[in-house]
Order: sequence, then C-alpha cells, then structure tokens
Amino acid sequence: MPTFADRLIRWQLEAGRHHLPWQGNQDPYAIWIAEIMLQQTQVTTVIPYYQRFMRAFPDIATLASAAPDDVLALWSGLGYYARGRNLHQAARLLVSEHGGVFPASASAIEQLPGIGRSTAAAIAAFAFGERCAILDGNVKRILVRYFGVYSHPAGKAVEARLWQMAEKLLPVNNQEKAMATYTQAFMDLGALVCTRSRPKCEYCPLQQECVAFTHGSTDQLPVPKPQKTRPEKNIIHLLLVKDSKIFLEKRPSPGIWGGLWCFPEIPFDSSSDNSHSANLASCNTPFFEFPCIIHTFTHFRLNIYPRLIHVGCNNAFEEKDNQCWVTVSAAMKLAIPAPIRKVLLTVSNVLGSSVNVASINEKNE
DNA sequence: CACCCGTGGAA
DNA sequence: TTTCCAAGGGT
Repeated sequence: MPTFADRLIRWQLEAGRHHLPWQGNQDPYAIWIAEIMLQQTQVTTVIPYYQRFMRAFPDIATLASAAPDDVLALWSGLGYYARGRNLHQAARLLVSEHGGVFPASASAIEQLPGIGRSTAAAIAAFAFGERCAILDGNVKRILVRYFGVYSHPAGKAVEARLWQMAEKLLPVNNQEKAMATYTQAFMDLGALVCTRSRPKCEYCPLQQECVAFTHGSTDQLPVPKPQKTRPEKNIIHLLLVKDSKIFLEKRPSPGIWGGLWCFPEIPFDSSSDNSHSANLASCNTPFFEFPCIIHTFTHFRLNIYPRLIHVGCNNAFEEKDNQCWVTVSAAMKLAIPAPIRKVLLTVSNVLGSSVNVASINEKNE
C-alpha cells in the first residue's frame, strides 16, 4: 500500500509541471525570487516578471548593489510591493551579514524579511532537499478536503492542525530529490487537479482516501471565509503638465503603493454635499477631467478621477527629493502602480494629439 | 486575532 | 455584472 507521499511523488513525475522558468536548477537565489513572486500571485502572471527580474538581477550581489527604485521598477504592476522592498533588503542583509551566501536551512531562511514559515520551507525543500513542510493555499485546500476539515482554515487552531498534518505526511525515505518532487507535487496537484472550483477528482491520486470526495462535498471545502463589505474611497489625481512633462511624487512607505511614483492626490467624500468638482472651485485654472478609473483592492474599492492641468513656469511644484517632472515615456519606466500606467497611456494620447485642454474644459462646464 | 498589502483572471 | 481569490507575510 503506497503512502500518501508515494502517491503524490509518483503523480508528480508523470503529470506534474516540470518546465516552469524557475525549475531545473537548485540555485537558492533563483528559487527564492520565484517563491516571493508567487506569493498570492498566479503562475502565468509571474513568468514575465520573473524572467525580466532574473535577467537584470541574476544573483544576490547584483540585487544587493542595485538601487531600490530599479528593483521596484521591475516589480511595477506585480502588486504587493512590500515583497520587492523586503527582497532587496534581504539581499543587502545577506551580503552584509552572511558573506553573500544564501542560508541553507529553513530555520535560517525564515529569518529573512519577507520570508515566513511556508516560503522558507519551500526554498529549503527545493534548493537543499530539507525535510520540512509547506502550507500554502494549495496544501491547505488539499488537506482540508482529504481529511474533511469543515472549519475555516484561517483560524489559528485549524492552522496549527494543518501544519501538524503536513509534517506527518512528509516522505520518510531520504531519496535524492524526494522532497523537491513531493513539495512540487503538492503545488501542482492543487493548481491542476484539486482546484477550488470543479476539481478533477478523476485524475487525483488521493481520490480513494479523500473525505471530501467520499462525501461528495468537494464543492463545500474549503469553507469560505466570511465576506467583508468593501469600503469605497474617492480621490482626484492631479495630472500636472508643464513643457510636455508630468509631475510625480514618491508615495510614503509603508502604505498602499509604498515607494512607488504616483500623481498628487486629493481625497474627497462622495456622500458630502460638494461634488468632487467643487474641490478646486477656488482654482481658476482650466482643467480636463478624465473618465473615472475604478481600481479594486482586496480590502477596498478606489475610484480615481484624473484631472489634467497645464501649469506655468512659476508654480509651487518644484522638484524635491521625492518629486520629479518626467516625460510620459520616462514615467512608464519608473515604479508606478498598475492603474497609473493606464492613466499615463491616456495622457500620452491626449498630449500627442495636441488637444485644446481649455476648450474641452469649457465644454464640460 | 484583525487588518493591511495589488493585480488579473476565472466563474 | 460582481465576487472570489492565487506558491503569504508583516504589523
């Protein structure tokens, strides 16, 4: 009777993924970069970012010596920018305190910023074959179904139980690459077979012993977490244009889009008596309103009202450390949030077609 | 423990 | 259209 690990490993060898860009080597640095990018992010999204990043920063020393802005620029659009900031900080820490050598145990790896227990275990298993358990979304979903855990996986007690299960199921043999194959098997089974909706149980090596399959309750597991109402925020983005350059400022870190370049913003309350148009009522400068951009985060919804304004030479917006005037094409190469990239494309079209901003504004009034 | 932190794709 | 959430970690 093959063990749980045996089934998983055998399945992985014949049905798992073997040609992802970060596979095929045991370089802990390459594996580290991939694992960080893959946190809460789908494989297809990560691949082009990973390839660009590895081309620019092929090793620890290169990453450590890079400018923070250059690291974030390659992270631009990927989201969760603290990952990029922590990655860079960790690389510098490795150079200054570890002789530029990546630590070779999960417990040591976990000490690095941005690396928790699961990510540390994944790197250790892939790069060094260490016998340690991961517990990512895939593993949780598989275990919860396999053992029939009808509780919220987010709870602390349930989480602890899942860690215990994951460790108990680890392969006992010490075969070469067993841990790498086993760990990849968990991820691949979760991504390809034991999916959240419509799992392909007919292809699952764990089908016979799976509680959820036996009960016919795969569509009820994992138990979804209670939904929270998402608040709504409204802001005006000032697109200040002078001599075909646009004004950007670097956002404070921590915070949303921390360390990224963005337009000056004016928050306003849509429920108040004043519409957002009244916010600049005292300003006589003509402006051009762009269509509202709705950007949805995990925890709130952001409505952006871009407002383009041509400014003269004598104005208050002079460059400081965290501010700059740049061309649109230059701005596109900076670390900017995804929705800002969309706005910049629109700006490029407007400026490029030499639209009379003042007349458009009058038309709007 | 609760909340924060992005984005795009699937259903 | 809205909703959900994917190779989580930090505070």
